[in-house]
Amino acid sequence: MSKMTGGGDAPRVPRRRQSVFDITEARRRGEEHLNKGPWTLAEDAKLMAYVSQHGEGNWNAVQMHSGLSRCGKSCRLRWANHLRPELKKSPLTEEEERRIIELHAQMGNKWAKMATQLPGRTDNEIKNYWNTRIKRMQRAGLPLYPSEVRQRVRSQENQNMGTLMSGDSQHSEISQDGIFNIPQLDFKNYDFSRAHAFAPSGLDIPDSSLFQQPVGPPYNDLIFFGNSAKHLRESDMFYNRLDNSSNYMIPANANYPAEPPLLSYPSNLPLDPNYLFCGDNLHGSHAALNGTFSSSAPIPEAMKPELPSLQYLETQQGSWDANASPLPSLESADTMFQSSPVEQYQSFAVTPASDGLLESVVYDTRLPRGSNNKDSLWNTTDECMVNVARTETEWDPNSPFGHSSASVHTVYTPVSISSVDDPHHMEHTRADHEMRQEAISQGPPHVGQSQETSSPIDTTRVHLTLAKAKKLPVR
DNA sequence: AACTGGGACAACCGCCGTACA
DNA sequence: CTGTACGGCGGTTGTCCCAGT
Repeated sequence: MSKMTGGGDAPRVPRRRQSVFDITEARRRGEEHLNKGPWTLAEDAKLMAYVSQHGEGNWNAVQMHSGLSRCGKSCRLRWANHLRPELKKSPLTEEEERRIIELHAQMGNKWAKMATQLPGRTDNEIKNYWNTRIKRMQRAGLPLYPSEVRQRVRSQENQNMGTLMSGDSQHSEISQDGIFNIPQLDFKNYDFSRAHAFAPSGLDIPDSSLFQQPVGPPYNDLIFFGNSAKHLRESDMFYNRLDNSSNYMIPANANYPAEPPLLSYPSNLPLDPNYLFCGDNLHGSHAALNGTFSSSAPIPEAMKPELPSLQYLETQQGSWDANASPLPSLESADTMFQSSPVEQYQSFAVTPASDGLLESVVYDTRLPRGSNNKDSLWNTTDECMVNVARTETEWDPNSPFGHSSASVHTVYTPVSISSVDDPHHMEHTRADHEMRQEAISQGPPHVGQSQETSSPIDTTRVHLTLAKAKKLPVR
C-alpha cells in the first residue's frame, strides 16, 4: 500500500503529544484529573486488567476500579481500537482494501458498519485508510472508485431510477434504511497496486452515456482534481484526455488556451448534486452541459464535502420524468442565472461530465480572457457564475453516488416538498441569500441583472432525500 | 544536513441515540 | 415526560516517520 504500512508489525511507541494538556495542566486549571494524549504501556496494562476482570462496558467505572486517569470514552476507544485481542495488527491486505472500497460504495462513511464486515479491523483504521485514499486520489486527479465500480453503479442506478419512476416500490432497491442497495461489486480484477491504471478510465465514458440518460445517475464518476496545477499535470493521461475529449471537461465551444486549463478541486468545495441532474430546468445541468466551468471564487460558507452512499436527491420530480429532455437546450449564459435569488450562488462548479454521473467535478478553472464567443460563459468571464440549485449542500466527492445519508440529512435543508415561497423556507434561506447576494453582486453585470428574474420552476426544488426519516433535521 | 510534503496513525471532540431513573 | 449518563459514531486534528529535494 504505502510506504508506511510496511512497518505495521512494529507498533509505534506512543509518545506524548506536545499539544495536549497534561495532568498538571488540568490540575492547574482546576479541571478533573484525567489524563489525555497517547496511552502508556502502564495504562494499557491497567485497562486490560480491568477488562479481563470486569468485561467490556461500563467504561466510566474504569477510572474508579483501575485507577486509570482516563475518561470512559478514552478507555473504550483505546480498548476498541488497540487492545482488543481480536484486532489485526498487520497492514491492510489488498483484499481488505478492495473490501473497504466496495463497502464504501455501498454504505458511504459508515465506518462502524464497515468494520463489522472486516473482522479484526476497526472503524478508525478504515476511516484513516479511506481518508488517506481520498487525499491521494485527489492529489493525483484520479477517481476514487475503479471504473468497474462506477459502471456497475451506473447501471444499477439506471435500474433504480427506472423503478422509482415507475413507482414500483415493490421492486425497489430501497432498503429500510432508505438507502439504495446495490449489488456486490466485483473488484476481483482490479489491481489496487496500480491505481494509475484506472486514471484514464475515470474519464473514459462513452459519449453516448453523457447525455442520454433521462436522469443522470448522480455521481458515478468521481474524479478528483488536484489542488494544484502541479498535481494535475502529474497526470499526463488525464491531461491528454482533457485535451482530446471536448465532450468531457471542456466545453465544445471553448477556446483553448495554449495549454490546457488548470483545474483544481478545492477540498472544501460544496457541490450540488441537483446540479448534476439533467432536468430541463436545472440550471446546473445547463452549466454542466454547456461545459461551463466554475470559478474559484470563495465560497460564502465553509462547507465540506462529505461522503456518501447511494442516495438520491430529488431536485424536481419532473426531472425524473421520462419525458424530460435529457439534453437541456443550449441557452445563453444569462439563462443560467435566472433562478430565484435564493438559490443563486456564486459558483464553482460544474460538472464536466454531464453524463449525469458526475462526480466529475471540477472547479477553479483558469480560463483565457477575452474570448470571442459570447455565448460561452467560459468566454465571457473567467469567474464563471453558475447557478447552483442548492440551499445548503455538502457534496460527497467520495462516493460514486454522491451523498451519504448523513450528508443528506445534514446538508439539505428540509425544504422538501415545500416551495421557497413557503415563508419558513424563505426565513431559513434569508441569511444564505444575503450572503450569496453579496457574493453574486461581485459577479459579472449580466449575472446580477438576471438575478432579478425568477423562474417559477426554480422555486419548487424538492429535496427528496431517502435518508432515514429520523435523521432528517428538524429546523 | 536541512527542509518539506505526504502517509499513517492515534486520539480527541462533538453530536446523537438509547437506556434508565 | 424529562433529564441525565453512557456509549457509539463520524469528523477532525496532531504527531511521527519517511522519502524526496
